[in-house]
Amino acid sequence: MARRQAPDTKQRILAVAARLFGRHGVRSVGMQRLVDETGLGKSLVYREFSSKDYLVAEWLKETDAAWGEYADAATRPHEGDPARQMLALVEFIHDSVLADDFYGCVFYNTIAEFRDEDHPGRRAAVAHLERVRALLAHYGRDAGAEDPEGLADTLLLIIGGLLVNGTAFAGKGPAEHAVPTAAAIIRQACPATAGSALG
Amino acid sequence: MARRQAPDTKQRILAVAARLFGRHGVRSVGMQRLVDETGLGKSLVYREFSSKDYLVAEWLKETDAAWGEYADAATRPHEGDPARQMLALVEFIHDSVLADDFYGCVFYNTIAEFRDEDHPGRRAAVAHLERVRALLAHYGRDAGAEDPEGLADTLLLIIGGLLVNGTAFAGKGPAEHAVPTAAAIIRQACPATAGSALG
DNA sequence: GATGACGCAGACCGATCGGTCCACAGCCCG
DNA sequence: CGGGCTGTGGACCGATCGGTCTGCGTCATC
Repeated sequence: MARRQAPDTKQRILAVAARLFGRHGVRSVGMQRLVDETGLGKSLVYREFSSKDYLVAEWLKETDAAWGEYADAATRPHEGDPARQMLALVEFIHDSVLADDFYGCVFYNTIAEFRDEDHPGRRAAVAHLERVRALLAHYGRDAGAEDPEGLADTLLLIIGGLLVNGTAFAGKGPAEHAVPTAAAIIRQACPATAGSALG
Repeated sequence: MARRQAPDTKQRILAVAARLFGRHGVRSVGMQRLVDETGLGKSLVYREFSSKDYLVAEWLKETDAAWGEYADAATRPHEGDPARQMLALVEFIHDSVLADDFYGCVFYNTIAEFRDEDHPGRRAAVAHLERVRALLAHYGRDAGAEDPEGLADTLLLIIGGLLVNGTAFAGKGPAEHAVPTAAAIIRQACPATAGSALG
């Protein structure tokens, strides 16, 4: 062994962390189990990440980055129609809720698991939510909403409800109403959505 | 000591559990700490509750019962106006989010902490959500909604979003839009709400 | 007052927690 | 080819986990 350092070590650890933390939650996965599933040694994990808390934070930051790319891909087809792009975000989240590897939103889950405001993981989770809010407000502004911030907040309400009820009810029930409800809200908030294909 | 059994033992334990689990989450509170704060011995706690998991479940069942009473009190003033009663439920939840001892909805939080479908605590939490859904659907039916189940699901969407974003954003932002949004949804779903005082 | 039964506080259990450290394996350089 | 150096897996650490069990203190009874 000891090949000279493997450059993808950090990514490997993050991939295992994503799978285990996402499926079982952070607190119920011990570092020993995580280390075992990477096939690496503990010392290596602790050299890449100073503590479990910071591993959680980096996992969430990476997930946030990946989310940004998916969100980009989901909204790109509707370039130039910001009202439709907002709805595309909700649709994209709805799709992820229906995926069979969905075990709850990692950001909301982490906030539920770590109550200390200063926890690095919780901070990263809150930062993600603020990013989503800013993105929605941006689209809302472009769509000519009278109150883009308020529209973003209202859509975040829907999105949060979609994610947490999606877990509790296994995708049935409340989750099914998220997209239509969001469409109605967007339609009502943006005076000039006549040209938008909001369904 | 050993007075001959104190009859309020169970309630005392549940009160401590409610405070600690509600504030810090279940997994981060050890039984030792809980026992210490009751002032009782461990054996007594384990005689009243067979395990931590079942203590969690009973705590949630009791919280569900208390919630039912609060909900009753919140809706009673609007007896005979079911549309307004639905909104009163949302208002009541919104108020609880703003309370300074709000640290997130214990039901959604517990679902986030325990992923195993068979966990007694998770079961109790899901049962509570289903109860809320049924209550909303009941009011929706009385209010003459065309699709009371769908209306209940949509309102649960709002309520879930209100609760989880209330935690993440400390009551600011999304939470502020829950009541108006719910009012609009109720108004639109119930054809004959002309007589209701939905604000 | 002595005695038996009961109820309970807390010592104790093995397992596991997050985190540290050591001993060895493989590489590079002389 | 040998000696140091580096990177690493896994043994190990004290603390704490959920849960058990025992020894003592306090009653009711005679």
